[in-house]
Amino acid sequence: MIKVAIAEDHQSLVDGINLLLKYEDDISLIGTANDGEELLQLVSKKRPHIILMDIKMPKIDGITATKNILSQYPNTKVIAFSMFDQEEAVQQMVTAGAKGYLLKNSPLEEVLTAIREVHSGNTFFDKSIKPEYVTSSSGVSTKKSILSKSEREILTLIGQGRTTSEIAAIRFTAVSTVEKHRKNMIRKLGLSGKGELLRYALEKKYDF
Amino acid sequence: MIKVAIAEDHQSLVDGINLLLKYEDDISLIGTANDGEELLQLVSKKRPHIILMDIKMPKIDGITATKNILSQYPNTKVIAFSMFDQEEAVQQMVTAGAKGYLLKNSPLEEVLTAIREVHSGNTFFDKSIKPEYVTSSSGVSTKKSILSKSEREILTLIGQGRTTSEIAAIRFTAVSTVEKHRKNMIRKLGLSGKGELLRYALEKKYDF
DNA sequence: CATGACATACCCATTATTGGGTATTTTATT
DNA sequence: AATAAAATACCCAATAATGGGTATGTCATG
Repeated sequence: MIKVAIAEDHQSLVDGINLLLKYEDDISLIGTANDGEELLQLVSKKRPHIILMDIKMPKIDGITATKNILSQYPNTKVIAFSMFDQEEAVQQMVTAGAKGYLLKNSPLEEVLTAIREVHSGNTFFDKSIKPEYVTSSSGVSTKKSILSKSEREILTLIGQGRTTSEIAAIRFTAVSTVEKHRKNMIRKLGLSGKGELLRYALEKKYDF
Repeated sequence: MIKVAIAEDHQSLVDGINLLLKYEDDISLIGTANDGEELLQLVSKKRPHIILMDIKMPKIDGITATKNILSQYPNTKVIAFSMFDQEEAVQQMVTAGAKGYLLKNSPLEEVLTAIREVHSGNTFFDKSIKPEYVTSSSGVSTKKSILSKSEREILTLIGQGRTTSEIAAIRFTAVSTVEKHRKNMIRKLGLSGKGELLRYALEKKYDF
């Protein structure tokens, strides 16, 4: 019997998956959580074999939750369940230790296949996930992003609508430094001007 | 027998609802669509009584689709099914003619209640929808937003990361005009500076 | 038809941001 | 320890945006 837990903030979807799993007799849904915090408690109480993990969740996001859980219970298998197929999202979940990645656009039956595949030691990624996104061979961080740490940090703040001076204040650095990072990013990414950088930041942000 | 159609880009959720409706014998799911265009075709072929309508969908968003459908088939009843409980989203759907509004965070059983209530001529709004959001008494536009038409248009573009000069080009107006509208919005809304205006635009945007 | 709200467009001085540099210090990686 | 990469911070001239005006034509409503 495969013990499964679901972490997903949309209760309607949880209920749908519940209806699906109810009729499978090798799979038992041992609990559900609507946010990351609930999930951590659920896991330590019920020790599921498999966790279906949404990325965007209140309180603790799916990536952080995955890291936490796997550091305590390394045998747990996490399957990401997300609406985003962006490279960053896939990569970060895989780096965090996820063994599979499902998309909400795909048919629900895929959940069954994924649970069984992952439980038997394999991985399972939705067909529309480009294989090159899954670089990190389950655990070790491999691919370095084009952007540096500070640059990514600033990009995130840009995506939140912060101005250069606000960012400088938040990071306790000079305005000129933030400007420098902006300019470097614009060059690195082949963009032209703040408009494109902002749109890039907004796209990349698969808001947790 | 209540004929129901679903428009929702997350197939997994559609499948879940399907599992739920399968066992209700007064309700029959006559078709599903993953985007607004599919939905329009589906409606003209199958003439559902009730449509469960996601707001955020590819090609044609739920608000536009609702308006289109109701102008052709005024007896159709639309129930919004969204992850957003923001005032604007509710208001626009109600103005477009929706008879109910469900949230994806709520239990799936609510879908059954909503379908039956709306089919019998009532309205159905999720408990967490503040009643004051549902001003427009099903059809007539009541509440005037603080912002004018051009201002809302420009705010949307700002939320997409467009710069003032890009917006001027898109709207075929002078840069100074767009600047004027920006300044007026900043004043009207009691904001200070472009950063706050951008964040306001990003918040308001429950991205279709 | 007058009034008010809106959209359009400009003026001005000030500030923010760009795009091009250079330079110094920290932090990895060899 | 040597090198490379990243982060810090500044210079400059040019452009974009702000915050404060004024002005004109349109459109709707009373």
